[in-house]
Amino acid sequence: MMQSRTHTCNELRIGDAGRKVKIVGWMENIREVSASLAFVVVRDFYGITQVVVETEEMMKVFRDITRESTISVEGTVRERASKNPKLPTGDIEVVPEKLEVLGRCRYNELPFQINRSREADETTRLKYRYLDLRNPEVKNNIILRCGVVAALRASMLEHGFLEITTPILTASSPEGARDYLVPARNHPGKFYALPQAPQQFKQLLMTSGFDRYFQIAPCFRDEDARADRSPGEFYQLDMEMAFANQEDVFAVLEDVLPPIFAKYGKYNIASAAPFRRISFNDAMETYGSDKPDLRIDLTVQDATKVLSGCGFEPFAGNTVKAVVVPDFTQPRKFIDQLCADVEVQASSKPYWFRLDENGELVGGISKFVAEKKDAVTAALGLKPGCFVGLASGKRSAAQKTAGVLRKMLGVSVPGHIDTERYEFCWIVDFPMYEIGEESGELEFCHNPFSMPNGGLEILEKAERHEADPLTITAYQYDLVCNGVELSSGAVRNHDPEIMIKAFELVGLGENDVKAKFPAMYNAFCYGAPPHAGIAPGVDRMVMLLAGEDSIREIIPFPMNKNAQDLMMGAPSEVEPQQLRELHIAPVEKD
RNA sequence: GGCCCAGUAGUUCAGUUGGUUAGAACGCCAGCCUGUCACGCUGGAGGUCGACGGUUCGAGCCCGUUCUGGGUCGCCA
Repeated sequence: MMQSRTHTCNELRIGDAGRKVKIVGWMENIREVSASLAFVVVRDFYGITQVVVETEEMMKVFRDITRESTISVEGTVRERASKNPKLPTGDIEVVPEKLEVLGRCRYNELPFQINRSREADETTRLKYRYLDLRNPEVKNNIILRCGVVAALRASMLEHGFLEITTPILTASSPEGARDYLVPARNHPGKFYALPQAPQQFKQLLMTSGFDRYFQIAPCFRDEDARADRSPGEFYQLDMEMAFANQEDVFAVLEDVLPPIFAKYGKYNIASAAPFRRISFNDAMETYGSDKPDLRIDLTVQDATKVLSGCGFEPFAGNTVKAVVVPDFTQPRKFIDQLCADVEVQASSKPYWFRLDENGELVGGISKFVAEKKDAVTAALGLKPGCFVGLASGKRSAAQKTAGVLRKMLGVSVPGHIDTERYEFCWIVDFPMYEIGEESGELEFCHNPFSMPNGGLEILEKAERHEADPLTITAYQYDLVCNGVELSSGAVRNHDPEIMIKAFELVGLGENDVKAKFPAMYNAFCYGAPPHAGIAPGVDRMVMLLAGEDSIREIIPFPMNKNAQDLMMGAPSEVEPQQLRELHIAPVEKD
C-alpha cells in the first residue's frame, strides 16, 4: 500500500514526469472541456496541482464529487500539452488511475466562493471561518503571523531574553480596563481575573533576579472593539529588563524590529535605528496626535495669536490650529466631504479658507480673515493656491481636531503620503499628571508606576509648590509606526519611597499603594533593581506587515465587533448546574 | 451608551420621480464543447427586498419603530 501521499500539491515538476504519485487535497474546481476531457484542480496547504480526466468512466466518477470535497488521486505524472507558466506545477499534470473521496462536501453551494471569500460579508466569513481560511489569500496572513512570531522569539532569545510564562488565572487589578472574571468554585463570591497584561508578574520577575524576560503574552481586556483593536483578547511581545533605562529598551527594539519588518513586511522600506523621538507635547503640537503618521508630510501650525479678535465667533477665547496644504486643487465638494468626515471623527467642526491662484482669500471663513490677511499669510507662510484647514477649541481639542484634519488631508490629497514604507517613532516624555476632566483634581495621566523624570526630588518640589506637577514628565514611551500605536512602555518606579510620594501628590498614600498592588509593593521593599520594559502588540505588528486595515484579517479565529465568536457560538449560556457550582444565580429573563 | 453608514437571489451588487412580471455578474442545475487553467457557449432554477407599523389607489423606494452588521466617539492605567 502506498503512503497517504507521495507529494504535496506544490511539489511536482517536469522532472517528475513518468512517476507514480499520490496527491491529496480539496477538489477546488473541475473544468469540463468535453464529454471525455476535463481538468480537475486539487488544492492543499502548499499549492495546486492539475489532474486531467480523459476517459468517460473517470469523468463520471469526478462529476459526482462536489467541489471542496477532499480527495486522494493516485496516478502518473505527465508533461502537459499546454503549460501554464503562472503555476509552479504548471508544466505537469497527473493522469489519475485511482480516486478516493476522503471527506465529502455535502453542499454543492457554499456560503461564499472560496477564492473570493474576502469579498463576502464579514459575519458570514467569521461564521464559516474554516472555509474562509481555505482561501490562500486569507490563509497567507496566518502563515505570515507564524513567521513574524517565530522571528520575534528567535531575535529576543538571541538578545539574551528568557521566555517565561505567567499565570492566566490571576487576581483582578483595580485600575485600567475592565477585567474578564472567572468565578472561583471553591471560594464562593470570589473571582479570578484574566490578566490585562503580565505587567505585575514581569516586574516581580525582575525583583526575583531574572535579568531579561519576554513572552508572547495573551492579554484580556473587556473593552469595545475598533478596526485595529480586537475585543476580548490579543497578544503582546511583552518584555522587561533589569538594571535598565529607557535607552536600553529603545536599543533592543531598534535592533529587533527593523530586520523583521524588512523581511516580513509588505513594504521593504523601514526607518533605520535610531528611531525619531518626539516628546508628547511636540507630537500634539506638530501632528495633533500622540500617534503621528510620519509618512504624511503635513504639519499643524498654531494660529491662535494671528487670528485672535478676527470676529469669527468659534475662535473667540479658543486655541486655533491650522493645517496648510500648498498647491491645493480639489473641488468644493471635496472640501465639504472632508469637513464632514473630520467632524465625525473629531466630534468638532473644522473650518477653512483658501488663497486662490491670484493670492485672493476665498471660500469658507475667508471674510473673517480678510482684515488680517497679511499677518496670516506671513505667520502661516501662505502662498497662492494654499488651502488652510482650521480647528478651534480648548488647546487639546483644537490639537486633536487639527490632527484628524492633517491625517485626512494627507491621505486624500494626492502627493502627501508615501504609503509604501514603515515610519517608526518614539513618543517620549508623557506628562505624569493631569487635571481630571470630571474631578477637576490632579490625577495620574497614565501608568502611576512609571518613574517620574527627576525622581523623588521633583515630586518633593511639587509638594512644596516649588514645581508645577503638570510639568512633571514620566519615563514613559510609546512606539508608533505609520500612525498605529504599537506599544506602550516605561521605566518602572521600583522605589517604594518615590511610589508613595507620587501617590501622595494625588491625595493617596502608602495604604493605597499597598492595597492596590500588594505583591509588587511588598516585593519592592526587599531590594528591587531599576527596570524598564515595553510590550509591542503582536496583532497590530502583523496587521502593519500584512498591509491589512482590519485586525481580524490576521487573527486565525477572530471575534466580531461585539466580542462574539460566531463560529463557536461564544459567549453561550451554560447549564444551571454549572452556575450553582460557581455560586452564581441564573439571570432572570424578561 | 452616543453618532454615521449598510441590510434586495447562495455571494457581491444595481434598482431612475413611488407605478405592469424586482435585474446583472459570479455561483448552482441541465445540455453542448478534445488542452482548459477566472475555460467557453446555450438554457434553467433560485427573492417574505432584515422585521414590524404607517402614509398612499399603489412602497424595494417615503415616514416611524426595531433588529443585525461595520466604522467611530466614550472606553482601552
